[in-house]
Amino acid sequence: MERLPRDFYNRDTLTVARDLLGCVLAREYAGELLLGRITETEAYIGRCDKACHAYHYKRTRRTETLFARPGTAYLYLIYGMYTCLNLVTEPEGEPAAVLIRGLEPLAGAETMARLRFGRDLGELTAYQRKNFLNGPGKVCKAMSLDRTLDGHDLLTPPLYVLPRQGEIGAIRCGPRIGVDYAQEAKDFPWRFWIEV
DNA sequence: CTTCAGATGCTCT
DNA sequence: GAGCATCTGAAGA
Repeated sequence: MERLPRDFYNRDTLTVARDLLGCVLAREYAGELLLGRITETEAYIGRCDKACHAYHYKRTRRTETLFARPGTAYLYLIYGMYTCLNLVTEPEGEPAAVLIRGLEPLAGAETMARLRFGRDLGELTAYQRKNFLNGPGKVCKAMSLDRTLDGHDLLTPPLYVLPRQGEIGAIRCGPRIGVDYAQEAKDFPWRFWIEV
């Protein structure tokens, strides 16, 4: 299956955030292919968005990756112990990205359970199963994604995205999570999700 | 189901 | 030094 091309990412960030729903995040880990269908995203747009790390084109060592060409992975550490994965959008020099907030496991669930809980899939509680990949930190833990992949080109292994296959349900949208500090931007309906 | 506290370290001022 | 695009386990309803 072909990977998403760079032009997919080189578009308006809200469009990319919606179009990524139902696409498949692919991670090659220890010789195994881990796959997850994208079910929840958020858009961050530096040009106009106080919640974006690169608001008003603010350049720091961390935000440098947001200015990279579209189709670049932006990973950063949050709260001292979790990693968040973003996919850089829009033309190079426009700092913007889509945060991957949730996946539905498609392949490699056993390995992902090991990575996330240190236990086999069959040993998980019902609660752990139900909340397996529904959060940005959980996605990165389960796919062994950390800042060593910051700046990675998403058109190459070991991390890339495959096109949507088949239909998806209705796309919902609402305010983003955890950005209450961002004044007027905290209410932007820039979180998108589909029902699993 | 809900709330709540605590863990933890990097980044920027 | 302050704050952060989070998660977990425990406890209560």
